[in-house]
Amino acid sequence: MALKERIRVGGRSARIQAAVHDAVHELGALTTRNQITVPQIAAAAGVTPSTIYRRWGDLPTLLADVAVARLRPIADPEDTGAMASDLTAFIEQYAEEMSSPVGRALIRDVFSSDQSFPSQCCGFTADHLTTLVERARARGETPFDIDEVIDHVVAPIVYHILYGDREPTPDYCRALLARLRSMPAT
Amino acid sequence: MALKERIRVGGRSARIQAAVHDAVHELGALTTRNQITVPQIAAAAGVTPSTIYRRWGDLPTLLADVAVARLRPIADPEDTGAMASDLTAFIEQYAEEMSSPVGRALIRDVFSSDQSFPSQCCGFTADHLTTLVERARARGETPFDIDEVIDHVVAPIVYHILYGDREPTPDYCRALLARLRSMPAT
DNA sequence: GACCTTAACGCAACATCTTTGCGTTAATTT
DNA sequence: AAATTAACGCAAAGATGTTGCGTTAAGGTC
Repeated sequence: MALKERIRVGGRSARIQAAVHDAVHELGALTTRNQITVPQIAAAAGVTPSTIYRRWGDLPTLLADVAVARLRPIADPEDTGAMASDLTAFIEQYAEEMSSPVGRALIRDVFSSDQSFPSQCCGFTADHLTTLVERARARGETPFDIDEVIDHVVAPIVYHILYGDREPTPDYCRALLARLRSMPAT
Repeated sequence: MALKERIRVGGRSARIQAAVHDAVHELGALTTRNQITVPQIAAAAGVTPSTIYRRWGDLPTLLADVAVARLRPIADPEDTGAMASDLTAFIEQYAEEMSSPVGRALIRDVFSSDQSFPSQCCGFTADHLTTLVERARARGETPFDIDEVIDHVVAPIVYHILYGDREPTPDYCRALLARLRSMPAT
């Protein structure tokens, strides 16, 4: 069941959505494992389970919705004055956030629903990188290639987080960026 | 609940595992969406639901177990006579298999359980690449760097499959490999 | 601002799935 | 061959998921 388009944005609907999101947030912090249940969330949010089922369909979709909301950027990446440092700062922060226990849980939630949530998150990253590129252009710098950064910096970081075979340390991030800069110009 | 170590490997245990795996396989082919249930699988396998719950714990873990079994390589990658073509063939086949509807479903299943299944699959890929490297060494060729291939060829492919923002076409795979070869030697 | 329309919610009954105790079967050990 | 015990089936109990229907409140109309 697809997440419905919310026609009514004000008042009760928004209040309940906020309450449910908050409840998931709290319970998610408590239970290390994903043993959260819809009835639990409903109780914590002061809402009937049927409300959650009708609105989100099932637990994975609800968790994915909450995860996307948390992953949705609230501010542009920091402006450090130069493109190289902007990109480094963004990537290191990205790796740190995503590899944290909370970040891993959010990623898992995003992928656990058979909806289009993953592509949304993909868009968030692309948007941020676009911001950095535009900022670089405004400064007169030659911007990096967004697809290149996604393929050869973001993708390896995400891969190792997902497969859990390696930690995306700041050193590792910087090595990926250094490798990118050493590439022959296209 | 962790997947139990199977102390008893013969007879009934193995027979039931095979029956359940087959049932998941059949039902998975039928239902496009992941609306498979444990009772369904149990009925198709001629087994009681409680057997499945006791042995696998929950549906995601069972699906992940089946997925890993299907992703487990049954044969070494094809020997084409030279390292470059070996690697190209392996990567293109990998991309094709993983990006197919079945492949995407398997990947999702692997990640949907909070177990160590992902790292196993990661190992399968690494093993295959190791085989190619050893084969290259035996031929007297200078082998590629496995981590490099994982980070800059496999990872981008997996990333785009997961996020669904781009198709890993053969052309795209070859471009990734070409980019790798154009890298300055480390 | 009072009235109408309708999306969204709560309640409750029902259906389905999950868990668990206990007796039985069969694989492994001695 | 007998003893031991892991794994299974059955069935009851518990928890979760679904749905019809009346009620509440948001958005629109006059």
